[in-house]
Amino acid sequence: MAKRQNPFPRSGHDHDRCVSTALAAAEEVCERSGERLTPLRRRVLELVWGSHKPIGAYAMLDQLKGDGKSAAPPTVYRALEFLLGCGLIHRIESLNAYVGCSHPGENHVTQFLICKACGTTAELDDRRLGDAIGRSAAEHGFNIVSRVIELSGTCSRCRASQPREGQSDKGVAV
Amino acid sequence: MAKRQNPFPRSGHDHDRCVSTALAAAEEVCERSGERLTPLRRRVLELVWGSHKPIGAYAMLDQLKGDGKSAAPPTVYRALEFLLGCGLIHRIESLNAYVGCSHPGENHVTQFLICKACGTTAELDDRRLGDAIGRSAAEHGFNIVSRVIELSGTCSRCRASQPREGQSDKGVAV
DNA sequence: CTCATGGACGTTATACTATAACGTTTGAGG
DNA sequence: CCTCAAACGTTATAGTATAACGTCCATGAG
Ligand SMILES: [Zn+2]
Ligand SMILES: [Zn+2]
Ligand SMILES: [Zn+2]
Ligand SMILES: [Zn+2]
Repeated sequence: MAKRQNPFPRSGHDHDRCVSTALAAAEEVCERSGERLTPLRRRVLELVWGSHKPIGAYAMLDQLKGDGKSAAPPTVYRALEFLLGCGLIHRIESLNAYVGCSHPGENHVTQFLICKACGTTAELDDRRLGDAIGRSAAEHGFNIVSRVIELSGTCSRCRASQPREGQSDKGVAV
Repeated sequence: MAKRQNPFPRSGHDHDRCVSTALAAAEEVCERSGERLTPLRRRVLELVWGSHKPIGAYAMLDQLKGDGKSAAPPTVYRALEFLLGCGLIHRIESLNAYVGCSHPGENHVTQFLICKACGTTAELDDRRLGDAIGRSAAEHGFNIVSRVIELSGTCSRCRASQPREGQSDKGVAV
């Protein structure tokens, strides 16, 4: 039962580095698979990586419009579909929002920890947990094809700073 | 590791009994908590229990309209909110749909198995699994408030009848 | 080089899901 | 009876996602 490293980003971390790492990984993933990471797709991936809070499609759309280019819902949804297909982003079902994948290119089953206070969402890839879930389903004769595991609550940082009740910039970037 | 009973309903089961059991349990839950299970709320609960497939709010709305009564979205959404609050139904986030709770009145953490072939959704209440998830989150300093665990795939019945690929009446009742 | 092909994207319209806001009814308790 | 709050009716609107069709352009076969 090895102690895992905290999947939440630290408060003062160099987020530009998160973004550039994600973009570089995306280039490589697409390179390998022969897919085209067009400027638009790359831009949408940047927007998803704008923070560690899941972001809604229409919020991205507003930012795209701000770029001076024209943009309509299909613009962003098509890019999102592509990025989801490449495993470069994940969709958070309980928020109707999207977040960058922390382990692009790696085969992984994912669980999300979503802080209701600060909105930050961390991606776990707890194999033991994934196995336990698979085993439980298999015991009932069920063959899992896809999983949605989204745990909402409060991260350690928010609990430390607000021992009782939380508010502030909560939730999805709008 | 006791063998659990299959949470999926059998194909020829007496579903009227599912419905009447659910309604009786609802009466009791509301009785106990002093809430009012009005005719409308009761009707919506019946509609949710129309099958073991999650059903969308607007599908219920159509059925309500068919009753001869007038009905608008808030009609059904208010009833759903009430039933969710009472723990009589669950929302399936990945389908934007609702399904009856198999264990109303009991304190439980829930996992859903959603058959992509037949649409039937089963509710697990695997305490071991729930504990494992709680432990994993706790290891990362995360305090879980609510959980969304939705596993999509194929149930044993559908796998038996369609060894390769599935279609038919798949998915949410529309 | 030319043209057929298919992918990416622009554009418009529409479907689907959910809530805000306000007025009316209803029923329990005083 | 009267009052009050909950439940409900009604209209409008917000928020999320996709259908359908046309254009552009890179690629590669001929
Ligand atoms: Zn970062
Ligand atoms: Zn937090
Ligand atoms: Zn049944
Ligand atoms: Zn099935």
